[in-house]
Amino acid sequence: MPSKLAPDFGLGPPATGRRRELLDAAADVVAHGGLRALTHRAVDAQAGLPEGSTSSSYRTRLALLTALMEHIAWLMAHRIEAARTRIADIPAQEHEQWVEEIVALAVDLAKQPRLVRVQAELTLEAVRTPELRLTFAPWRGRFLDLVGRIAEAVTPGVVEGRVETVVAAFQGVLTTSLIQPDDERAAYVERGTRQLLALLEQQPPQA
Amino acid sequence: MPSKLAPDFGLGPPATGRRRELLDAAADVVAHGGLRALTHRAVDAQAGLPEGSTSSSYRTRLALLTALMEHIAWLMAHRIEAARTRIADIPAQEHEQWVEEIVALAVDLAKQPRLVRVQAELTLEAVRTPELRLTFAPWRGRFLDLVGRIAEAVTPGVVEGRVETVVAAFQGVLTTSLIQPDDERAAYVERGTRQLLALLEQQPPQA
DNA sequence: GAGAAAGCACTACACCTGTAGAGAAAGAAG
DNA sequence: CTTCTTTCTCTACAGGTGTAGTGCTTTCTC
Repeated sequence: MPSKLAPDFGLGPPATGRRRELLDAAADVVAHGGLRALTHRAVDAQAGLPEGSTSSSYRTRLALLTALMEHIAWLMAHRIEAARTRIADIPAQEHEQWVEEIVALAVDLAKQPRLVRVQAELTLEAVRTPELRLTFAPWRGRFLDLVGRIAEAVTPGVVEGRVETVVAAFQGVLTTSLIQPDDERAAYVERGTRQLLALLEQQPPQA
Repeated sequence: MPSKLAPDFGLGPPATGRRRELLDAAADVVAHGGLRALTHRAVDAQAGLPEGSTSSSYRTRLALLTALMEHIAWLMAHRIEAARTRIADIPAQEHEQWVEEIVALAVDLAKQPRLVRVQAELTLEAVRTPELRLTFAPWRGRFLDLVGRIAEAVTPGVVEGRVETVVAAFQGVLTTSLIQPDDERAAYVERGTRQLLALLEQQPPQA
């Protein structure tokens, strides 16, 4: 029983203790220097642990990479799940409030550029590393589901790919927000998110 | 006079000859293995040239990186500029056709996943490397301008950040398209692009 | 054709990286 | 306390990597 509060995101239990320490350090390393800088020894140094510590817990680089992705996915899934829970308590008629929840989630994420950076970096890496894609799939699924539920309430009816587009677009807004000045990032993301959510109000073209 | 056909994108002249060869190889390397794989010797090997060739033209890694970004920016700017030219010939009333041009541009890009990948990778790198950001700025400016012009024609009036959101979102759709199967990518991007362009039809909220 | 300039191929070298293994330390089980 | 097991630390090593230097070609310029 690794943690009593942690719900199961289809991701396995979160890392604890020494491993958690290492993965947090690894995230810092990536946020700072990109995936290129992610080496066993760099993580050791960032964590302030003796050389070999990372190599000992995660023998190969792929193992480290996979664990890091799980860690990040878990951190994000945690936030998404919280939003889902809050939304579940709001009756369907008041879907304006649902939108506010999504916006709050977006702004929350925008305030964690470190997380966003690492996530973007790992997502790109996942394009070519199937093991990583498997790890991100459940997280992505949750997010799609969350947005999909809201879409259905706001404008019932199937618009092909509507939800996928909004989620992909949201990724783009989050990533682009990284090049905004620190003090404008949250506002930038909030504005973008509101505009994107308007897409959910689109009626099915002709049906 | 490096090239008689190349317009000036504020990016300097495109690479030719040996350098062009090297940069094309570098793009392949990055598309294949990510920025992590971008080393002088990997480019030599990909280009089928003797070791030292890349190191000779681009002494430091940053030099290589900057040149690659210019190269990619040039390739993309080329396409964007072509679309801008075509759009300039269409009268403003027929802005449905403008939209079609943008969609065609998007689909064209989607069919070059190699280019998209490298661009995404470099964009992320640019977040932390100011030299690179300078190179991408003009390209991004052109794109913003292109979309902005269309926005103005479709729905006059200022909607704060409307164009930035669409461009950022488009980036997201393009990047996400990389994890789509090859034969669905173009359709995915086309659908997403059409949906995003609908954002340009939004009226200013209350004005 | 002689000389200069530029580009090119090759080599050298200090440092970094991934991975493995061997022993020390710490804790659990008997 | 003894033994077993797990985790941690440290070291080793076979490559890979960034960068600089050094002559060799080729290509202009006069």
